[in-house]
Amino acid sequence: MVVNNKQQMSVGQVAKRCGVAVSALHFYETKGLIKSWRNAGNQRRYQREVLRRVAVIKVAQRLGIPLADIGAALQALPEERTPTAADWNKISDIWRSELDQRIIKLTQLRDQLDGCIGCGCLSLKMCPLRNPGDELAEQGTGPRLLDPD
Amino acid sequence: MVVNNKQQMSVGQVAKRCGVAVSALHFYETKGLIKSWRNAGNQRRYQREVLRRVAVIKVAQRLGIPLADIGAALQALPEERTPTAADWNKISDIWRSELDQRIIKLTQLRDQLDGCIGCGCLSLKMCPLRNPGDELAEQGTGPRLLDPD
DNA sequence: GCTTGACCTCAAGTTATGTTTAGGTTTTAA
DNA sequence: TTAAAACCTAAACATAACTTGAGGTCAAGC
Repeated sequence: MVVNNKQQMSVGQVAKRCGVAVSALHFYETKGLIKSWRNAGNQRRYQREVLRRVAVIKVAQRLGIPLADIGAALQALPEERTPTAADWNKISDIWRSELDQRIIKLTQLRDQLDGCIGCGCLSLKMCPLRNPGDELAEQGTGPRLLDPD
Repeated sequence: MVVNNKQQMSVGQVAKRCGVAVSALHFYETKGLIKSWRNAGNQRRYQREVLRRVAVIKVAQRLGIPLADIGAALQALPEERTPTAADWNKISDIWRSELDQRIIKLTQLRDQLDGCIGCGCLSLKMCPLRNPGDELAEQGTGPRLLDPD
C-alpha cells in the first residue's frame, strides 16, 4: 500500500477507521451525509474530516435519530471550511435537548406503567398510557367507544 | 346490525374499539399476538379479552418494544383462563425495569454528549460515546486503529 | 506481467411493521 | 330481495437503513 497521502483516504480505510462497512459509506454518500471525490481510476477518496462526520452519525444513531434528520443537521455545517468544535456543538446542543425531551416522556410513561396495565383503565379514551397527547376524542368520527372496556 | 353477542366481536368492531386498523389486527394474528375463531361464513370472531391484549400491545409499542418481544411476553399469559391483573402486572414489571435501563442509558448518553461531540475525543477506541459497552479493543482483528483520529 | 485484493455500479434482498390493492364472499339493512 | 357495507385471502407496496450479489475494473506486490 502506498504511503498515505495523509489528506486522502480510500473507502476501505475510512470503513476500517470508523468501524462501519464500506457499503454503509456508499449508502451515506447517496443520502448526502458524506462526500468524496474520485481519483483517476474512479475510486472514492475522502478528506480526514469524514472520520468525524461518520463518528457523529453513529453517535446520533445511538440517540435514536433517523438518518434523514442527521443529514439535515449536518447541512448546517460550513462547506467552505473545516467545522470547528463550536460548529459541532451547535448540533449536539439540539440533540441533547431532544434527548432531554425523550427522557422526560419515557420517565412519565414508566411511572404510568405502574398500575395502568394491570388495572381496568386501559381504555382508549381514559387511560394516560393510551392517550399520548391527551387528545380527548377529537377525531370527529362521532361517538365511538361508547362502551369502553 | 345484530344485537351483540357480548362475548364475540367482529374484526371491525375490535378495530374501532382499539383504534387500530383491521389490517393491523390481521397482521397481529399472523404474528401470533392475538387469536380468533371463525364463524360459519369464515369471518373472524374475537373474545372481549382481545381488547386488553391489543391495548397492551399498543402501550408496549410506545415503550419502544418490538412486536416480536411483545409476542414473547404475551406467551407468558395463561391460555386456560382470562388473565388477571396479577398476570398483566408480571409483564408490566418486566417492561418497567427495561424502561428504567433505557432511561439510565439515555441519560448517560445525554451527559456524555456535552463536550464529546465538539471535542477531539470521538475516536472509536477511546470515546465513551463511541464505545457502547466499554469494550476495549476486543475484536481480535489485531491492531487496527493505530492512528486514532 | 499477472494474480489478488480492493474498488466500481446497479439491482435485489433483508427486517420490522404494517397498508394497499385486487378479486371474491358474507352479512346487514332497507 | 337486493345493494351496500363488511369481510376474506394473497400479493404487492412502503419506509428505514443497510447488505448481498453479479459482473466488471483498478491497483499493488511478487
